This record gives sequence, structure tokens and C-alpha cells, in this order.
Amino acid sequence: MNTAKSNSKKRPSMKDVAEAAAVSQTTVSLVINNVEGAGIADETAQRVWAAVKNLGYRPNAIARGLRRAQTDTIAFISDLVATTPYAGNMIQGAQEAAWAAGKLLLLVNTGGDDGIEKRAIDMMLDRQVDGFVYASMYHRPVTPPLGDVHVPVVVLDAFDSEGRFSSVVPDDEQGGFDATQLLLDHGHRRIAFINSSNPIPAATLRLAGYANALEAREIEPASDIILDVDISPTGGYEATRRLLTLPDPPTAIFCFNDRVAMGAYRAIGDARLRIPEDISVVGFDDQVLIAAWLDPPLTTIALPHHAMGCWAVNHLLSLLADKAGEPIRALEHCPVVLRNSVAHPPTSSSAG
Amino acid sequence: MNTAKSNSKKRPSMKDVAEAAAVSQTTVSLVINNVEGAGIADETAQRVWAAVKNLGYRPNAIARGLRRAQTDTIAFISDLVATTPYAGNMIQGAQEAAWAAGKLLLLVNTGGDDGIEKRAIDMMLDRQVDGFVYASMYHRPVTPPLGDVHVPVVVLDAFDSEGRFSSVVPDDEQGGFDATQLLLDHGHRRIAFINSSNPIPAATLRLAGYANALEAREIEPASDIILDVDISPTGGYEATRRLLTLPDPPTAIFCFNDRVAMGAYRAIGDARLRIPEDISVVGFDDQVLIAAWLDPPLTTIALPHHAMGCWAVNHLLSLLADKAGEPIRALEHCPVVLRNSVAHPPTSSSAG
DNA sequence: TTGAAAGCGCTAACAG
DNA sequence: CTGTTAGCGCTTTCAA
Repeated sequence: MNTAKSNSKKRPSMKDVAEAAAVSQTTVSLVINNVEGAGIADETAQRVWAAVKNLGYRPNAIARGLRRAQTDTIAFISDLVATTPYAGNMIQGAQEAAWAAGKLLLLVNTGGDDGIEKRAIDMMLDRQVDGFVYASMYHRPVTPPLGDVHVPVVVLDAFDSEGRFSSVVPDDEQGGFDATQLLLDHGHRRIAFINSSNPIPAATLRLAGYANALEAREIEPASDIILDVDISPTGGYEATRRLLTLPDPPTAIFCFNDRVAMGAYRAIGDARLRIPEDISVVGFDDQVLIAAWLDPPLTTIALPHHAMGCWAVNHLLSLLADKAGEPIRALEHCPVVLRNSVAHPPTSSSAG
Repeated sequence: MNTAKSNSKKRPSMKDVAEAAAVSQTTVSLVINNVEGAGIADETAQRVWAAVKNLGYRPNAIARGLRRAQTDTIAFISDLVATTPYAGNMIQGAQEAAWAAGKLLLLVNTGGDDGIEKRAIDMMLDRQVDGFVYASMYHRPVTPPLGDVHVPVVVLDAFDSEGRFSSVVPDDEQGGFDATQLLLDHGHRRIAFINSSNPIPAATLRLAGYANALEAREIEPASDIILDVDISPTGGYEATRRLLTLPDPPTAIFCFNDRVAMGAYRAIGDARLRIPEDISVVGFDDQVLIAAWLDPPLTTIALPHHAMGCWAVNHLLSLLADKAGEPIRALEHCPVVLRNSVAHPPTSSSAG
């Protein structure tokens, strides 16, 4: 009668286990938490575990959290991040890292509203979260209102403008460098860069990477083929048209991102030029939905959202373990995603 | 010296407030929770609130949760959902509805792994969540292992194959109907449907909607222009090529989704036909990144992810309020998103 | 109108 | 090796 089936009553407590195993509640706690120096007799431990299994006992995390003032919960607070196609990957990365450490993510999207943000932080603090991941929608400076919080904070896909917290962002400069170098390695010399007209870090850094790669090959960046545009297919389209009408048009175009590249593709198509035979194109962001299905598939630089999400949580975990020293600013590598939009320039004598 | 500045000590407890206000802890609780019949003198309440403000007191949600066995936390558990571009919208919708009710979302992505899923459920139960939202990546039957859970469950973008839980899915049939009707209204009579070869609910339902719309106009669905393909641009491309070589090719194509439509666009371009002048196209899903930037922008049917997320949480909330009766299956409307890929068929005498 | 006291389920000294 | 005893911060009878 007293089978496991009929116990839809309530969760057994530690006390119930203690009774069932004929030991004290303390002993149960000791056994369950595998406490080091507390030499429990093997036989006793066995009995306890048997009772645990038998009753289907699981510790009440809330009670434990109250007692230990620690909840194995990480606050993940973001502005609009969850609405972008990337958001998922960051959350996913963070969630996986948390999971691996036996923690769960408490999520709030603030929609960029400061009021909501403040309230959200309070609510998470009320819930005794172990720490905060403060995520941004894109690489930029932020000032999380987390100054007087007593738990660790790490900033994700952004950096703390006041340098109080550790952070991780994509290595945009390396990405810009690698994109350009890829083109260089294919024999291109006249490589255009369609950049964002918005002076966000990604724009500045990708440009720096582009210029560095060129200069490493002793090519002077040419201002007539470095264009600033609205980040959109339209921007890319117009810039590319301009580029193509130049007396000495580029043989390759590095686009600020895949959406810009989308516009570039269209302009190139309009001009009855082929990619990559007549002109090569490299994007940035690896928006799979775009990049992989453009014709030809677009070679691009991926944003390491998943990796950054992991890094953020793992760093938080390490801060939890031992409150380390100075905040650090991590750069996550942006991998090249090779597809089919890059080839040798038409005039270059290709060996293959 | 004893300013608010230097109190990086610890959070004040209710006891501290009680002392500061010279009342009992009970009174503080009564005041703070605004307990109905507990006639506290106005003056006393005032004193308490003053102390609260003064100390910056906030109740400890964990302690309260322990006591009330209720945590104002909702478990959001999903398979791969957070990695799709849609995921964000569902989570966002759910999170907003939760926020509006003063609840927070505890998030786990199981990656579709049953083991992780089971453990995740346990962990959330350990944390005394008030209920579960079980989210799927796409409209399909699921069997959440939540049978013996004592809190309410609602299934999101899927339905419980055993009919135990309420659920919400997109109204795919209505979407298929509206897409087809839109084409019909523009004067098309021969409308192809490139469907998914995978017999998922979305495929069956969209087809039903398509057929119903046709039949409502007394048009017999023609099997030569209802094609089943792999859901990909390639699938769409090949199907469209086939369609275009038909002796009596369709004047419009309704595509299972935007990615298929992407392939259709390419095939139509290859055939040197123009959209929408020569042939109209309608997609499904409204993957903004694709649909809005195709040339011409694609008219499509949107999936109501945000709305479904909201619905799921709101329904859960209502379940929490009063354990209602039978599980219900909600259908969320799929709105038509008008862009520029639909026009009158070339042969029809267009008035405009 | 207010307060004392019990206890939610757990951990952690401290005894034995 | 194991048990007793205090709470963690809160809600909630029950009394005053």
C-alpha cells in the first residue's frame, strides 16, 4: 500500500529520510553533502542513501539557499539581447557553462529600460543570486548599475566603461585582420572596406585590423575604397555601386557585416559581375541565415557568441571561487568561416 | 559616520527594520505584505515604511520562498529553442509576461537531451518553481516528463501528445489559408504550394489551409503544383525550377517557409522572370533577416512567437491562481506580413 | 492594534 | 563516528 506510487502527497524532507534511516537529520545532511572530515560509517551512509533512494528524496534548494546564503543561481541580465538572432547563442553558452557547474540561470531582459534594469537587479538580489552576467546586444561600453552589489559581476559582449568589472568581447581587430589577410593571401592588393558609419568599437577595431593587415604587406590603405555606410543591405548596395564605378575598382570587398555584404552581392549582380571570379567578398558576423544561403555562400568572420557566453559564466565561477584581483578584459577569437565568396583576383595569375 | 555610504556590511533583515521602527518583526511583515484584516495603525505603518526606506530594506525572497513554499519563479525549459532565431522572441514574450506578474524566469536549455531534461526538471523542482513552461523549437507533439509534477505546466510551440497539459501553437492552418487567400485576392488561380516533405504538423496544417482557401473559391487543388521538398533554399530552388517548366506553370507560389522562398527567388531569377510582375511568391515564418532583405522584400506569414510566449506564461499564471479544469489547446494567430512579392498575375487585367 | 512563538528545510558549530 | 542545538529570514497562528 505504501508504494512509491501513491506518494503524491509532498516532497519528503531530510527529517523523513533521517527517520527512515534511523539516524539524525545531521547525519543525513553530512552524508548527502559528502562532507569531508566527518567520518560517517560506511554502513550508516549506505542506510542513508538507501532511504534517500527509497523515498525519492531531493534536498530543498530554497532551504539550503537560505541557510548557506548562496543559491547556485546566476543572474543573466541583458538589454535587448534575447531578441537578436545572436542572443540565443550567448544565452546558450552561458547556460551550458552554468549547467556544467550545477548552476541555473535566472533571466531578465530589460529591453534597455533603466528602470526595469534597476528593478530586475533588485529582484535578483532578493533571490540571493550568486553573481551577475550583464549582457549587451553588441560590443560597446556599458555602465551596469551594479556598483554596490556584493556579488561578482561580469560583462558580456560589452565592457564596463568604468573598468570595475571583468568583461569579454569579440576580438574585432583580429577579425578584421584575418578577413583582410585572407584576401591578401588570395593575391588581392586593392581591397575595399565598407565600414559602419557609426563609430562603435566594432567599426574602429575592424578598421584597425584591416589597416594592420594591409600595412603588414606594405600596402597603404587607400581612402577612396574605405567607405562608411549605414549598416544595411542598402548601405552595402550603394557603397558597392560607387566602388564599382571607380576608375580603379577594388578586386575584393571586406564588408562590415553580412547584411552589408548582402547589399554588395546585389550591386555586384546588377553590374553583371560574378562572385568570386570577378570580385571577392568577405563579410562579418556569420549570420548563418544570410551568409550560408547567399549565392555563392559568403565567406565571413564569425562572432564567438557561444564562447563569450561560456567565458562570462566561467569567469564568474572563478570569481566566486576566489575573489581574484583586478578586473580583466578578455577578447574572444573571431574565427574565419570559409565559404565560396573568395578567389584570386581576375588579373592575378592564379597558380591552381 | 553611520551613513548609508558605509553600509556595505550586509542586507538588513526584517528584524533590523523592526528594531529601527520600534515594533515587532511581525508588525513589519504585516505592514510590508499589506495584510488585509490586520488593522495596523496608520501611524505604525508609517514608521515601518520609514525604517524600510531608511535602511534600504528588501525582503529576502529565499526566506519568504521557504516559508511560503512558493518562489515567484517560473521554470522555462526548452529543447534547442534558444539557438534558433525565433527562440529569443518566445523567451522574450514569456519573460515579459512573467515580469508583469512580478515573476522571474529560470532558464534551461536541454539541447534535446532527455537526461539533461530530467535533471533540469529536478533542479527546478528543487528550487520550488511555481510552474513550468515547456518550450519546443517548432510546432510538434511532445511528451514532457512532467507527469508527476505537482505544479502547473504549459507547453509552448508544441502540444502534449498525451493531452495532459495546456498548450499554445501557431495557427498554421489559418496562416496557410490567409497566404493562399491573399494570392487569390490578387487574381491568381493557379497557385503552387511548395510544402515540407517532412510530415510535421506545420506541413499538414498549412496544406489544409491552402486547400481550404482554394476550395472556398471553388478551385480544385492541383497535385502537379503541390510539391514536397526538403525545407531549404535548395529544395525551394529545385521545386521552383520544376514548376516553371510545367506546360501550365503557376502564376504564384506559396512556400512552406522563407528559406524555401529564398530558393524559389533564385530559380525565378535564373529563369529571367521578375517577382512579382511575372510571378508572385509568399513565404512563411517571417525570418526578418531573410524576408525583409530579399529582392523584392518577401510577403510572408509571421509566426507569433512573442505572443505564444506571453500566452504560455499568462496561462500558467491563471492556472496558478485557480487550478482550472481541462487542458486547453490554444492557437495563436499568424499575421500576414505584406511586402513586395505579390502582385496580380501577368495575364489578369489589373485595374491599377 | 500589536507581539510572542513556532516552524518552513536545511547547515554548521559543538558536544559527546 | 553521531546527535543536539541553533539559527538563516520570513509568515502565520494565537494571545494579549
